[in-house]
Amino acid sequence: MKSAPLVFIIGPTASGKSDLALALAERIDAEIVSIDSAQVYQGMDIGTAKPDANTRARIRHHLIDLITPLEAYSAARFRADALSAIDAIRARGRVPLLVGGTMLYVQALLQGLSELPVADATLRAALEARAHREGWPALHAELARIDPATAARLAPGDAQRIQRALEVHGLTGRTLSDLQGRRGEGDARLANRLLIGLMPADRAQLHQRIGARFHAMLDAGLLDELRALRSRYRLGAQMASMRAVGYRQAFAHLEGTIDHATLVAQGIAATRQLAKRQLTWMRGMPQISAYDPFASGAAAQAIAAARAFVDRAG
RNA sequence: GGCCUGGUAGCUCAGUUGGUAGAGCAGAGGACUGAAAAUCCUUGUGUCGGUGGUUCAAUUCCGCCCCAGGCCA
Repeated sequence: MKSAPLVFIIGPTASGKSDLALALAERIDAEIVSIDSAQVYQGMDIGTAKPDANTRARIRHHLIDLITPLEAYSAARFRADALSAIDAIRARGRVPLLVGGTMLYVQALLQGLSELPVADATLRAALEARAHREGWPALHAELARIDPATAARLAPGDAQRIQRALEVHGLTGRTLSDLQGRRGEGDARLANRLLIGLMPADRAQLHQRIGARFHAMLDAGLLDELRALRSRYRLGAQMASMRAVGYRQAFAHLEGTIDHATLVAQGIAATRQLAKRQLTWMRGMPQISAYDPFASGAAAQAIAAARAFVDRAG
């Protein structure tokens, strides 16, 4: 018994995921589920290249504008939200089309997550304070006593993961390596899937697009958008929303930390580095159907493959 | 035209009391389980502007030339 089909389009930033997704969505009667950790923020439209109102009126989109920039989202929440969006789309007789570049979320969906406690702001703040006094290597040393296996795979400077491992232990009394031992499974609802990956062969061309797009975002009013957000919310540089590529640099510029030229240079560089990390994830993913978005005819091929896949399954 | 200061890794620069050189950034590769557009790890051979000279040896000292700034004419 084969489950209903669903299609993924994943790729690095600026690789043309959205255009391909829209073209495909109209041909297979799909609704789009965004796999994007930044598009979940309300009001952060320009810098996240969020689909505009027209586009969203044409094709229904999910998992966009879920929270304010003061809040935090998570891979686990994404997994739950995505699964329920998939159910809802299927109930309408449509095909779920999952599109985005947050590869941890893709991973969380396809491979599942272990049973772990949710983040605890109080405990995190306490660990943060300790790290401020003693340094992360000291907390890494402590982790080595509690959970040698996890400490061994983490670098002494990997603040975020050391903090998480200590948090999990503090919350449950059990080690992260113990709890992670058994990973959840990919959901049966996702079994019949096509994973389209946009992987540019020519990095220079991707870099060129990234640079052009960042300039276009500034021209479109990225700084004004952030000014408005800052007057509406008490935003801090340490918040997850303000660590997003582009917003982080724009925030620093509005704070007066960096000049405009530096904002441009660092914003573009950060975007390129993001794309690189996304590609690293993708290289390690099994069963990915790779297309070079800059090769002529690639989009048409991908669409044809997706249509054939959906027809066969349906 | 004269004087001064520079010309070293893609960029910004450090350095070698003469034994062919190193940081930051960028770039590249990798890791990745409730912050992930995050967090972290690894990775630096480049006619040391050109050309003559001194020297066992010159990127380093000397001469000339070229280039970029600045000052004076």
